[in-house]
Amino acid sequence: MVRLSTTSYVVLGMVALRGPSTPYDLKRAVGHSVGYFWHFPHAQLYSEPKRLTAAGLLEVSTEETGRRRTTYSISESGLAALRKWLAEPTHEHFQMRDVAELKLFFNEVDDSRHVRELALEQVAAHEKRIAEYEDMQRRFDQPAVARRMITLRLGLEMEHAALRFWRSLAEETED
Amino acid sequence: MVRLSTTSYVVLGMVALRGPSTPYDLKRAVGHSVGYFWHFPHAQLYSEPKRLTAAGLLEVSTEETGRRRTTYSISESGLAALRKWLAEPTHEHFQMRDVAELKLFFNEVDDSRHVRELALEQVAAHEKRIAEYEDMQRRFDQPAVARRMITLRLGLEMEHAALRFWRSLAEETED
DNA sequence: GGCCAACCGTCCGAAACGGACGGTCCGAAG
DNA sequence: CTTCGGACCGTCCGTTTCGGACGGTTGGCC
Repeated sequence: MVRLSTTSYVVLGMVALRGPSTPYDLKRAVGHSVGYFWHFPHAQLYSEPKRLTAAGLLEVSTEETGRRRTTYSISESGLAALRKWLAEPTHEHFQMRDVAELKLFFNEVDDSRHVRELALEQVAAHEKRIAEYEDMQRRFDQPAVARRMITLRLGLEMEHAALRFWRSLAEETED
Repeated sequence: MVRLSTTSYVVLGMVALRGPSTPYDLKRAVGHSVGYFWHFPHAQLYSEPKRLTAAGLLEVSTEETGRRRTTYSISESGLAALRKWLAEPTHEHFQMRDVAELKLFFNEVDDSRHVRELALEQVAAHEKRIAEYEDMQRRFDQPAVARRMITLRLGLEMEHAALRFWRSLAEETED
């Protein structure tokens, strides 16, 4: 049995949600959904399905004509593996990767003026992201996708938390 | 000139903050500071300083006796590089990596009972993390490290946001 | 002197990363 | 009818990251 990484489950999950998909489909779908909270280089959306197919978790079908795209669909055992993972307890705490936070942490080394600039940039960035999220919420206000929109609420909470923080930092560093 | 990654700046910044350090020192220091918001495999704390030394950004000195540990300190040009980075605008948005969020996103595939379990686990995890952070705040309530404690406030904000979300989700999925 | 726990460092295979590259299809403009 | 550009689609490859296994050292305590 192959070792399944989180990467694998993202692919599995995506195919399960969307139905049969080509890597390119997945790429776009990831881009405006799961990609917001789990970074995913596109090249893996071509290689990972191959591994999963070899493991019997995905099934492949190739177009007869034209571009001969390959479409993947989830197999019984793929669905089973996915569900097993979903049911398992989750031990890992989330990981952040925030360059701004890093720079803030090392701020002692430098002029505090830059902290203010950093804070202002971050305020702008998070406001922008919040606007995007709210726009998505509006556009997908349909019962069909309601369940997968829950995640957006978490995203929004996080964004607002960050925004609050950087805003207050910007205020505190006012001259 | 070598290409500097964020990894490089973490090492540079750490040495700048702590003064001369061995990789092992860095490992422990990272473990209870920057490691909370930027994951860092220890092996890199041995290899990266080597690269940085080759680039002239760190300086090395080796113990004469006993274990012959190597201690790195930051050079003038290292400090300059670090400050340059700190002053640069930050374009990237933070990245999250949250398995729980992924599972939530794919929840449609599965029984909603598992969503509740997930939420409860997450509530516990975030409460624990918050307690850790608050403990750190209490222990390091000294002017000497005040500036680098700011980051904790952001961490706490994020944790509380997540906690709020998972708590409300747990309530909503109550039977 | 022996033993254990913390200390310290290396190595290596497997993923992940990301960006350059190259081809294909289709509609619109000339 | 031809050309052209933009979206579409996929591969490749060198570099970094990852993480965990492994192994040696040191000092204090029994």
